[in-house]
Amino acid sequence: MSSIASFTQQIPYQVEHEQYIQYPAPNYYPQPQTDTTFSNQYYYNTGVHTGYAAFVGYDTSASSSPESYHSVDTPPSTPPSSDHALNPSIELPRRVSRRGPNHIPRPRNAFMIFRSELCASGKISKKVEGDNRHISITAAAIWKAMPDHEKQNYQAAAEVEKIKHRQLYPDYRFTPTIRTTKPLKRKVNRNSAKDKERSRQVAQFIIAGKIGDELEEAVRNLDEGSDDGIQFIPSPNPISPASHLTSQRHTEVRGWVPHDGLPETVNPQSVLRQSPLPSTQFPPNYAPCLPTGWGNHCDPSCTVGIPRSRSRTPGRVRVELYEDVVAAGKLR
DNA sequence: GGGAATGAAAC
DNA sequence: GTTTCATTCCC
Repeated sequence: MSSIASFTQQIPYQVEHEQYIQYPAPNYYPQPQTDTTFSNQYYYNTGVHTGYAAFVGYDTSASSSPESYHSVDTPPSTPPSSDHALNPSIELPRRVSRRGPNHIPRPRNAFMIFRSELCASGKISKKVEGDNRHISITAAAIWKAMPDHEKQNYQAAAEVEKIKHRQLYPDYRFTPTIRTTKPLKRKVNRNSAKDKERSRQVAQFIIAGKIGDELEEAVRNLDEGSDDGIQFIPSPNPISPASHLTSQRHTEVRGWVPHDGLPETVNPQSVLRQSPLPSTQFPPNYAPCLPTGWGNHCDPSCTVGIPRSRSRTPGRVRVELYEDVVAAGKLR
C-alpha cells in the first residue's frame, strides 16, 4: 500500500501517528481539582476566569458532587483566582460553554477532532477562509476524501477521548434537551451554492497538498476566476447520486465533461485532465474510472461550474477506486 | 435531533 | 449580550 502512503503523505492535514497515540494532548482534560487553587482553570476569551466549563470547570470548592456534573450548571461558589501564566503549558480553550462553568461538554467525535486539528494547524489562513461555516464545509470535503485508514487515526483519537471522558466523569450521561422553539433562521452572507462550492474547492487544494502561500494564491486565483479558466456559478438543481452508487466506496470530485460528449463516452482520464483537480491527487496505483451506468446518472442540471474559455458543460464526476471497480466487475 | 468545536455575524 | 451557522457522528 505504498501508493496510499504516498497519497496521504501529500496531505498536509495528516498528523504523525505518535500524536494520535498521545491524544488528547496533555492537559486537554484538566484533572478534577482536589483543592481550591484552580490551578487547571482557564481564561475565557472575554477575560472572565471561569475555567473550561465542561472538562475544565470542575470545582471541588463548590458543593457539587460527581454524579451531578451533567446537570449542575451553576458557577463555582469561589471565584477562580489563579492565572494562566502559572500554568503556561495549558492550552487556552477559546470558549467556555454558555451552559455554565460546570457544564461538561461531550467528547468530540472523529470528525470534530479532525476539524479542530485542521483549524489549529493554521493551514486555513484567514485569507483563505475565515468563516467557520465554510471551514466546516471544507473540512467535510476533506474528511469525505480521506482514506479510511487515515480516518481510523481520528476514530482512535475519538475513542481515547471518550475513554478519558468516561474516566473523568464516570457518571456523566449525555442528556440532550429537546428544544421547544425552532431556531430563528438568520439571513447570513456568503451562503450561496457558489460560496459552498468555493469551500469544497479549497478542500481540493488542501488535499492536493497546497499550503501557505501556494494555497492562498490558488484561492486568490479561484476568487478571481483565473483558476484553469473556471468560474463558479451556483448549482440550480443539484442531484443526489443514484442510490446504488452512494453505497459504493468512492471519492467524489467535481469534473468537467465536454459539452458535445455524452458522459459515457468520456475518457475518465480526459475528464480528470480537464478538472481543476491536480492529477497528483491520485495515487499511482489508483486509476479513476467511471462506473457502469454513469451516463444514466449524469444529470446536466447538476451544474456546478462553467469554464470561461470553452463551451463545456460542467457535470459531476464520480471517481471510484480502480481496484473496487475491478472487484465489482464493472471495468469497461 | 441535540451537542461536541469554532468565531464571525446576525439577532 | 445571545444565538445561529456549517459540518459528522455519537448518544
